[in-house]
Amino acid sequence: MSNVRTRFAPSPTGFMHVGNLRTALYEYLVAKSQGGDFILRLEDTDQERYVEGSVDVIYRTLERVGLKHDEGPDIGGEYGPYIQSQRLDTYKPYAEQLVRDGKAYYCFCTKERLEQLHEQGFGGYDRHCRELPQDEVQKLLDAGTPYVIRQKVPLTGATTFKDEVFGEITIENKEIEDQVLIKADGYPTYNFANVIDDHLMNITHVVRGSEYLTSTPKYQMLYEALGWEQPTYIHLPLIMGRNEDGTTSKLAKRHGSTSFEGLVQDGYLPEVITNYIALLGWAPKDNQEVFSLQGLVENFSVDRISKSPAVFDYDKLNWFNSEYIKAMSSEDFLVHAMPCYKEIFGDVEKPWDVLDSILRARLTKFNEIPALLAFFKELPDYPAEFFVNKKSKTNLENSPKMLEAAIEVLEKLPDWDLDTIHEAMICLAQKLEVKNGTLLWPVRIAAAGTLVTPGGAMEILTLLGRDEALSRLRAGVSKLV
RNA sequence: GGCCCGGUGGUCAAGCGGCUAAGACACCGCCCUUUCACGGCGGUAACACGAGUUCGAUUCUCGUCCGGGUCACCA
Repeated sequence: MSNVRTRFAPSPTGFMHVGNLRTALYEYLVAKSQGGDFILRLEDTDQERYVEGSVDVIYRTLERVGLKHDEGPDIGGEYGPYIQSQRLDTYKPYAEQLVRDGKAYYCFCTKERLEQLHEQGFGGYDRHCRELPQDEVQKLLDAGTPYVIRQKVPLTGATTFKDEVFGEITIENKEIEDQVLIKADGYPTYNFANVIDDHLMNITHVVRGSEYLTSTPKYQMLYEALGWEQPTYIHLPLIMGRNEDGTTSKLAKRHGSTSFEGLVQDGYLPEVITNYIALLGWAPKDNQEVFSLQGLVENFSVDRISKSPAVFDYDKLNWFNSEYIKAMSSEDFLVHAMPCYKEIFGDVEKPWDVLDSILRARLTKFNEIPALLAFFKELPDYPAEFFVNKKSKTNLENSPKMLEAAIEVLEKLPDWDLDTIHEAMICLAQKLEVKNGTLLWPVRIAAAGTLVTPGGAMEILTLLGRDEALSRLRAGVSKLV
């Protein structure tokens, strides 16, 4: 069995779109699930669209999600260079060879003429230069007339190719236009460079989004014209976004954060993003949903890739993120939460384990922490009515009594930690012969000044520290008497 | 519009001729509970439609409808 080789071939034109990332992921999985190699190649043949820094984005993103490539611009390999702008000389000879073989031709049409065709409603190119006499071509060439090289596509017949997920697809040749292979600036077009490089780099499986499905016959023809063996095609279903009018379309910026960096910025963990997008268009045999990258490698199989498009669902992504947070080690949790803690507590040390215990279960994203803990920083101005709670059986009359009783006990506590406070409060409730809630509701309200809090009264007291806690409880009493 | 592809609950999806049509997210209810959450239990909700093939179609074929993709000297 020949070694499986896949490639991720992004263009450095900006951020890493999740659709691209998903393609990279599947390319990686196709290779690694079969012990193959995953290659990174930069397709930068469009000078105008090049964006400064986007190459770094690509490296950083791949590294961050663990898609380690076996060959690439940064680490080399036996099929380099892996940047198309550095292999410019390799493409044109192939195009010229095709011209000699009668499979391609020089086209001298100006952009203006092409635009005019377009305005006249002519779909595509009218093949004006396809049958120019040899001597005229030579004359124009000698005169230095700008030209492109176009592929000579058969006028009749049909082209069929096999895709691993979509099956056999046939397209009439008359639907295919004489595409440009070499641009006027001498650069190859994406389609052409792609074919040449995939062949030269021994790529065995071409994995890409299904938006390329209809252009695959062009590739097929190029391979045939060059006398090369076809790679295996694996087209992936598109990732869609929900539009305002209820329709869906290819996931784009207007649908929300759609770049890897954007999602990370929004608070999603890198491994959550890959886990989720792995399931957009692929499902394992069983119902497993939480996968490490290694787990995906072990379970992946091409025949379980879906044909129909998948809508990107932020609700599900949120769920994944909260699941990952819940499963995190306390060390990792602390590392992720620390920036937020600093925002609230400054450099003051707090019992981090207590914070962990009250936050972990209710976090979807770490960036929610500051808002959840805001009341620690400053006691909100709250109305006395907050003390009234039917279920806890608290009201304006018994609340101050509860607070005073709590203050009395708390003042005398030898230590100020969760266990001590917990024991003292439970004990006090028993002594007062009230249910825990009757004592703890007013305490929590006075300590936090807000109806909803992460953690209960005792955790909040603990985190507040003795002085601040007592001061807030007294303020609560004075609000009621 | 031409061409190509797709169509199981709101979303992701199992299913691959015979099932009361899984599961997850979201939503709703109950329980647990010092608030909210977590957790547990339960619930609402789907095979686009019409013909065939077949003893029998969500599964196969065709048509209709709907949705999406693609039609560059961009990738």
